[in-house]
Amino acid sequence: MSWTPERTAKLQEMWEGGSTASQIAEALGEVTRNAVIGKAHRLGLKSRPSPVKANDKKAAKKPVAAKPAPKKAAPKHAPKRPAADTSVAAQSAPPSDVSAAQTGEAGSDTSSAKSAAARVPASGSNSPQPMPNPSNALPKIVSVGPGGFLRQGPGDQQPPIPPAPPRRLVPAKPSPEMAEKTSLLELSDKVCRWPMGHPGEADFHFCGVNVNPGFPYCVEHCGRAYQAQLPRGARRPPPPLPFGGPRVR
DNA sequence: CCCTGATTCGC
DNA sequence: GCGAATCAGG
Repeated sequence: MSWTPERTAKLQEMWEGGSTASQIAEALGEVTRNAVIGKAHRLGLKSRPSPVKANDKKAAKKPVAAKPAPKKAAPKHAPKRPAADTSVAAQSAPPSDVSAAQTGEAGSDTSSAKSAAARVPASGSNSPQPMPNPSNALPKIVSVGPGGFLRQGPGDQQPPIPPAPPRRLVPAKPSPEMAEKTSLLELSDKVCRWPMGHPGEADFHFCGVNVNPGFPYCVEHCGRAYQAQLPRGARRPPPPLPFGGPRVR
């Protein structure tokens, strides 16, 4: 696997977000921790609370790199790597699985609001957003779900990829605009668990609207989660992705 | 031991 | 440019 722009971007994002090289490597898949670190350095993004660098005397530290004295003069690269672990990265999970995917970490407080600063405040989680629905010529199949939600046909939804992609959650960064967003810890059986945004991002949160009784989502998102099935042959191809894939806001 | 990032250097 | 091997601190 090579470093595509997408993978590089994700690496950089996660690196700056405080994820460890191991986490990034696992998230990206098919790369080792070393590869991630190496790439990060080549990208110029280095340095970050590093355990090995806690020792800091301003500039006195003589970099170990200065080992012209070949203490081990012949570290000939011996390709001896079993490379045992071939763990395939997690696949896209249903929204309800988001909680499971992010119980992992809650430690470092790296308040980096710089990247998030330029973001446009997400639209209110409630209030029916007037999504431009391309009234298609195809017969629209709509049925009414148990809670009164309208089942959507395949390809009828706005973002083709609503459920959160596999990502690691970075500690929520407290910010004014996050005050009213429903965080993971605020989830309950009473509120909609539909993820808004992507885990790990500054403004990631959950819908939080009252649920459609008996469902994990509100009525609106039930319509997204439970879709009507088009008859065979009448299937529409999925709507084209904007660009770059799963990143719709 | 485990983990981490940093660095080197053959490819 | 890539990444395994290695180093070094926590």
